[in-house]
Amino acid sequence: MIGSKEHQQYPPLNGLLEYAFDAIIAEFRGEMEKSEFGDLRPTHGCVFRNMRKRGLRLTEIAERGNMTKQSAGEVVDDLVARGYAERVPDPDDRRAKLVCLTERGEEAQTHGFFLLAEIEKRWGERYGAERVAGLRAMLEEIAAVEAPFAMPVAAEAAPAAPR
Amino acid sequence: MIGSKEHQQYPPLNGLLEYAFDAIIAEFRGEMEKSEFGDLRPTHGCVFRNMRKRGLRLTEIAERGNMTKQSAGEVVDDLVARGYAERVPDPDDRRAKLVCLTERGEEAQTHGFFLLAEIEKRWGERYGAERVAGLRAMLEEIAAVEAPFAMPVAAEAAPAAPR
DNA sequence: AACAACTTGTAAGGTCCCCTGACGAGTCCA
DNA sequence: TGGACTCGTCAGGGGACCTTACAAGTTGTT
Repeated sequence: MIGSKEHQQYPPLNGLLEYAFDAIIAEFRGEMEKSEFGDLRPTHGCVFRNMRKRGLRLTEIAERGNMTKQSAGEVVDDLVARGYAERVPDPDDRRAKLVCLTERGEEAQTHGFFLLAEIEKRWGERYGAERVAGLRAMLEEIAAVEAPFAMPVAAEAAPAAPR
Repeated sequence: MIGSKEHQQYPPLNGLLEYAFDAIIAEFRGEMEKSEFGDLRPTHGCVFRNMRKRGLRLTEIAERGNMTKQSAGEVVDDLVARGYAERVPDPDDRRAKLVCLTERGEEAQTHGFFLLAEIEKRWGERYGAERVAGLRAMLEEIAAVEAPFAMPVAAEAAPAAPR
């Protein structure tokens, strides 16, 4: 182990990813709770993160969030109850509804993306901007392969969201 | 993104970390379930991941897992019930008990570390061994700062990690 | 030696977040 | 027009955490 150049596989990669993830979320939540959007929690992110102009169908939220439609529905119910989102009928399909952000929802989204960008920037100062950019690039590549359902569709790409 | 030097902060870093994490866990669970240790779930990892020779106090498990002692206790109860772990009195403190792995527990730990190492190796083939090593190095550095409570104490470092 | 302050683990109860199964309403296709 | 499929929802359940409270044991102070 010691004095070896061999790849050291402890702690396991999943653990490292989780520690980094948890650190971001803890910081994010801490700041979010101080804001006027303190009632938003990480679960709500699946909506804000994937939102686009015309709105999202529940099925899309579920797919991109890698969860069931029922779970996605619960999240949306909650956002609607709190005034961050609303359901409007989808003109293209009378079965479907489009989940859209309210004005307050958009403000929260913008604020959330802002906070996350700040955290990433701070990490850049702490660990080296280029290295963090490299981390991001690597993760984007991995995500494109391992979680294609969640990646932006380029032109569709989103604006501003918390997680 | 293209033609821009500006840092592209969508999707947010937490999302990317989560996608990568979920991908590993999904693969890990898929393979673990096929093994004779199919009743182990990700939550149990906080024990296996941190285990050392002499055993772990519940308080340590909780600290390193970033959870309450009650939650850690629940996990340990479950592992004990399934025959992976046992509690032995701590000779140094009569209040405390040391959580130790049974023989079966050690086999499961070895197998788990092996599978995770395999996954990381496969990622190396898929994305470039050096780049994945770089990812790990960056994450280790981040974890050492952001989650010091969870990082190995050097000499104490882990056990049955394969090769 | 004795007592306050603290730590170790447990008990009880609750919350959040996600799941499975079943279903009515609407759409697509042969 | 009927069958197969998809959209969202209802009902029910469980895993993995949490908070509060406490008894047993240890440590530090006087």
